[in-house]
Order: sequence, then C-alpha cells, then structure tokens
Amino acid sequence: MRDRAAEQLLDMVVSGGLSPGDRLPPERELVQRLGVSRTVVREALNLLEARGIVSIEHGRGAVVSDGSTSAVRDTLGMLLRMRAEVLWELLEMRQVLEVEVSGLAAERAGAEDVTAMRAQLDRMRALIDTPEGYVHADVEFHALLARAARNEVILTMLEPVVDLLRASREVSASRPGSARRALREHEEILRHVEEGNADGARREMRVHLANTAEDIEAALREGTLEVTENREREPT
Amino acid sequence: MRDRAAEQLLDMVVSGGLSPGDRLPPERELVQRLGVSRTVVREALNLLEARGIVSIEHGRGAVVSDGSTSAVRDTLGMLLRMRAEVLWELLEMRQVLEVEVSGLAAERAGAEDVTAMRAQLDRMRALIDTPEGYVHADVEFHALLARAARNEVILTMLEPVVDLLRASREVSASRPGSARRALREHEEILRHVEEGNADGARREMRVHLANTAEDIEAALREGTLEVTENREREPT
DNA sequence: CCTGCGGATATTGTCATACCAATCGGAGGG
DNA sequence: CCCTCCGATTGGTATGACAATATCCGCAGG
Repeated sequence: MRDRAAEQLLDMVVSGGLSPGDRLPPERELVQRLGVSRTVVREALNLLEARGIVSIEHGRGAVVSDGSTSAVRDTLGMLLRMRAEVLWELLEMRQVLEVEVSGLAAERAGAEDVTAMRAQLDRMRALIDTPEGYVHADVEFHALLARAARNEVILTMLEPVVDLLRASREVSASRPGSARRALREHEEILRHVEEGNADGARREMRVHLANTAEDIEAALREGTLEVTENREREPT
Repeated sequence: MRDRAAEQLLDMVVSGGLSPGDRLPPERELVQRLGVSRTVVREALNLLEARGIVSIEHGRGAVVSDGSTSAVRDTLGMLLRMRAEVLWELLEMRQVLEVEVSGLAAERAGAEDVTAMRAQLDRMRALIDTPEGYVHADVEFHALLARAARNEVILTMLEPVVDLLRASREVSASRPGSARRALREHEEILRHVEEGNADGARREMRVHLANTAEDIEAALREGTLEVTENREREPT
C-alpha cells in the first residue's frame, strides 16, 4: 500500500505540473484524496524523501525538491560502507564518465565555458598549498567541465560519484607533488578543450585520472585513508 | 529523531557483526532498546530499507541485505523520471556507458559469460518477428554484457537509462530490417568480446548504437514515436 | 504609514493503542 | 512419516491525541 501511494504521489509530481519548490498538499488532505490512512501517506512521503523527490519540512509541508543528486550519493555511500570494494568500481565509473565528458566538452564548450575554467585554474593555483581548499576548487573545475559537455543526464550520474570520492581526493591531493602535477594536467586538458581537440582531451583526462587513482591507492596502502561516509545533512 | 534511530540501527548492522541474511530484532524490542515509539522505529527501518541496508519482510522481520545495488537503481530511476530528461541526452549517456562496457567485457568476460550471451542471441533470433519480445531479449543481452564487464556500479546506473529508452526501442525495433541488422551487430560485438578484442568491441558497439539512434530518430520523424522534448543541441 | 510583536492557525512529528495480515513452527491426527 | 491446522510471533494499517514548528494576520506603538 505504501508503494502504491508513493507511486500516486510521484505521478502527482511528474505529471501534475509541480515545479521544484512547490508544496504538496498537506498530509490530511492527501489522506482523503488517496483514501488511505495518515500512516500510509506519511510512509509514502518518507519514501519519496529518501529517494530525493521531495523534502519534508516540519511545520511547512513536503516541497518538491530540485533535481539534487544527494539522495543518490547517500545511497551509494551506504553501499560503500557495506562493501568497500565498490570503491574501485566507483573510480572506474568516474573514469568512464569524465573521459567522455572531456571529449564532449572539447566539441561543445563555448568561450564563456573556457573563461570560467581558466578562472578556476587561477583559483586552484592560488590554493595549491591548502589541500582542503584546493580539492574544493578542483571539484569545481570538473563541474565546469561537465557543464560544458551539455548533457544533464551525464551530470546526474557523475555528480554523486564525484561527491563520494571527495574524501579520497582530499587525502590523495595532500601527497607531495600531486597537487602540482594535477594542476599541470588540468591545464593540458583545458588547452585541448579550447582547441576543440576531443581525442586529445580524452587522452589527457585518462592520464590525469590514472594518476589520481594511483595516488588514492597509495594513500590506501599507507592507511591514511579511511573508507567511510560522512553523512551530514544540508545546513540551511 | 528518525535519523538518530536510523544511525543507531546502522551501527548495529555494520559494527554489530551482523552478516547479510541475519535478522534484526523485532520492532517491539527495538522500541525498548532505543527508547522511542514504534512509529520512529518503523520510520528508521523504512529509511534503511530505502537505502538498501535491510529488507523488511512481512511476518518475518528486517533482514540485513547483501550489498545489492537495487536501491541505487530505484533512486536514480525516480530522479530521472522527475527530471523528464531529453531523449538525445539519454541516448548519449547510453552510448558512453555501453561502449565502455563492451570494452571492459572484452577484457574480463569468462567462458560462462560468452556462453550465456550466445544463448541469448539464439533467443533473440527466435523472437525476431515479435518486436515486444525481441526488445526484451535485446535488453537482456545488454544486461549480460554489462555483467561480463564486472562493474556493478556501471550496470546499476545504466539500467534506469535503458528503462527510459525502452519505449523508443520497441518502436525503432519494428522498423523493417532493423531487428535483423541489430542481430548481426550483436553477433559482431560478441565475437570481439570472445576474442578479447576490447577496441573492436567498442567500435562495433559504437556502430550499433549509432544505427539504433538513427532508427529512433527516423521513427520520430515519421511521427510513430511521440516525445515531448525536442532535440536541441546547440546552446545560445 | 511602517514596524514589531503576539497570538491564532496550519502543518508536520511523536506517541499510545488496537487490530489486521503474513509467516513460522509445533501439536495433533491421518 | 507426512499433512493439516492452529496459535504465536512479527510486520502493516488505522485512529486519535498531543507536541513542535512554521506561517500569517491583526494590532499596538512609533
């Protein structure tokens, strides 16, 4: 019954013309409209919240979520906690997606994309000695690259993977010399993107990710890296 | 409170020495142990179920799940449904993932994978004149290929995309000659996989998906297939 | 007229209880 | 020895009440 109600609610959202930010009817009204008890309505809403469709706020109601991928990240994160070996699969997935993203970006990036990425590279250069800030800038660069690829679906799948690997990256970025090497590689990638050289961009990204994966493996061997998930809810 | 209870339960699972298949204590006992009402316990259990940690079975209890990826698949599926993604983006995503899957499968497939795929090709050959059954067998073949690639994460993320494209495929598969052509292409792919020729497998898969996409486009032009979004590639 | 305060109202969160539904196991009869 | 049925265990649903939080509106004061 819960699943049936959740399906009805999902239909209300997708084919009911509700946009992100809109509020669903209150629980007591959904009780009448769906003809089930409040218990079932609440469980259905909780399921949709766990799936990232809506966000339930105390005293306000259930609002349609923007297409945030945090639910996918959380679910993947718990999977990682139960089976640590999926870390390798995640790294491979990231490689598959980002290599292709580089190629697509080289074919589709506009001047404004290149400008934004160049500015981001400057920021990375400035933060190169503070691992935490550097990784943040690094992640942002990859996000800009993904946006230049002009494919929301790829972004939807890549985002949670990258999020999940962020902790690993912070450790690997603090290894001596790796940040500077990564910066050079980013510059190479951007150069190829700017020239519209898709194959070159793919090749450079493949090299870059191989090096990064090597850093992560090394950090794992040294025991510096703990494979856990930091579950923190968004701070409003 | 629900999240706190869920965290406690998750700790019970991961650091409590519970293996997949083990049963958690019944709800009424967790009520006493956690000091909260049954409502909260149930909501926490539902959250863990949505995240794929446990599987709740009526009359039996909550059993610790193996690290199945079905929760990730469901979450992604709902997310994609809500975003009503553009058809060409889905096709591109499918191409990115499946081309790489073919390459990985060529490197990693064992004899039993090849056997299963060959059997699946026979089934497709038998169903070649019934579009519906053929597409089902087709999907199954691609699933076997993905399994041979030995990366569950990629498989998990590919599935929702394929699901959304299924309707398009049923239409395109009914175009004259396309099913037979697709069958030949599948045979080529399998041949390369069998020989361990990763690049060849990638190339053949790329050809196959390009042809399939062409079929879908043609069906779109003929109005056989209705889609709300139109394909616009170039940004402003 | 504007501002800030306070209460009324709406809405979700938690609790307690009762009963329904599915599953399992063991007692009893064939 | 096997089958059946019944009771016990366990999750599923319904209901009503109250608490916690957010929103809105009117009113007093400037």
